[in-house]
Amino acid sequence: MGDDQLHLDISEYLLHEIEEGNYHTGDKLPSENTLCQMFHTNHSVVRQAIKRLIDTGRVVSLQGKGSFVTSKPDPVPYVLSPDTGFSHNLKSQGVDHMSRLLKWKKRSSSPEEALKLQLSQDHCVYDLCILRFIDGRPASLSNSIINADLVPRLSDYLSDFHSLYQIFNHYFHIYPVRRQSTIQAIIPGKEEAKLLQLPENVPVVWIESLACQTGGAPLEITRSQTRSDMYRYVVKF
Amino acid sequence: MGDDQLHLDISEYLLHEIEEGNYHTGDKLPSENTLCQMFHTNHSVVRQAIKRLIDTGRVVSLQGKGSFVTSKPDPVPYVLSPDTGFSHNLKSQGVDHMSRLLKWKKRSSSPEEALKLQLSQDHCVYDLCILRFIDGRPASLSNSIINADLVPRLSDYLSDFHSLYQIFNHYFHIYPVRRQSTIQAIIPGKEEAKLLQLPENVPVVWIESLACQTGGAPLEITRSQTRSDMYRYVVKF
DNA sequence: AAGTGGTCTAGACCACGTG
DNA sequence: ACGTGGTCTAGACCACTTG
Repeated sequence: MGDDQLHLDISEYLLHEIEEGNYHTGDKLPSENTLCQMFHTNHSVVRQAIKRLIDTGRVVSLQGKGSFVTSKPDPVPYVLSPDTGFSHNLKSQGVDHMSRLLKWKKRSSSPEEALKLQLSQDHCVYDLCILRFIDGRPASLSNSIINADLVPRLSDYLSDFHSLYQIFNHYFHIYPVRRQSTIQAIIPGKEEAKLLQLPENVPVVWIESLACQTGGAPLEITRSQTRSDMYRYVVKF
Repeated sequence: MGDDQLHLDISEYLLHEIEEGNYHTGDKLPSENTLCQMFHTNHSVVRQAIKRLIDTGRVVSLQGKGSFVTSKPDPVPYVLSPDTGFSHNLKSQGVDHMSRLLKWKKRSSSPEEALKLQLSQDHCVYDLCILRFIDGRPASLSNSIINADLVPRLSDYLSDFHSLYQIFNHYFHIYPVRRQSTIQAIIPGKEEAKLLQLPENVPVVWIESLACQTGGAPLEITRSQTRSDMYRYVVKF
């Protein structure tokens, strides 16, 4: 087969079998012991091979049960557009979604945040961490930094949190406009991966967006990490 | 420290040291043997820890030399906009860029391609694989599927390839317009990783775009995989 | 109890870079 | 020759699921 790299041979073999249709969605792959025998090697190498399939999202391993071919992900399209909030975007598609406010604090801005929000140094901001779910499964983790002047006593409205933009609209009559988004692919940190219920080293889409008031004043920086098997970002021109 | 998971403790320790500034860009991390002694463990566990730092792009390992803290990546912004070709986007920034045509063929379209390009089944398309460089380093790998009717005898112009859009403009007077892009984060395949000179399991941004003629006729599907440490996709509204 | 995946141990051997 | 990272071997022990 290829190069040397036994573990890659094994993962390519399994990948090939999956794509040929010899293993279908939900099927159990050969057990690690079986693969050890098939390739005349040991646990570690086989695990390294399966690890790669897990990282690529093709396989999920369940302790005590086995490793299984994942269903082809059917990520929900999320349209990046100027007037896009999370709930708004999904409501129109009839997707079962939910947001949970993990924590929040009021603090003074970092230099970088002050620059992006056009604030003076050490200006007061709200800092919210929000975990969003689709069909009850965690899909996206985001961190919003909001100019506190524009949403006075925001904290009063956080107790029964459902949607950030709903609060903006309802209590402050603010309809944020997305101005810019920057997109990268990253491996989430340890804590983030846990919250997103992702195995180690599975990548996510990282987006930093700047939203402004209708008038133009910078309102909010959002940094989100999103599972690519749950969301598909779409930009239309 | 945390949870159990010794290898995560080690990678978090190193990450912490890097972020505290105890190791700067280009500094050599303790050798694997040293880390084994520091954490009273062995090669494999230490390697698993370092593997994670490599996947996150914070560290690069060089055989025979050591593992080193990478320079904070300063990815070139790439603006996703309707009138965006690769060269055009970078020329304006004075970035040293280059494209290499890896291979091409003329073939009949897949059902999915036919649908997206609004072609009849088994319509003829060009299929190009292009590797793009920034400062001489591979940054993005893309696969273009082009409606062959709109660029007759395209192959005549591929011998001295510099830029696809330059060929469109110069020989066909076509000025493609980007209509839609879909964005995900993936782990590249074995071959793709090699071409991008990425270690195993480092994620890339995957984008599928549809470009049309000025008139509106679908022209080209592009599927690209891009290193996040080289490019930063930006969408402006 | 037996089978499965998950982590770790201990060590061999190789390829590469430096002195 | 030696230290470094890279791959693989062989096995222990654990946690979990199933019969």
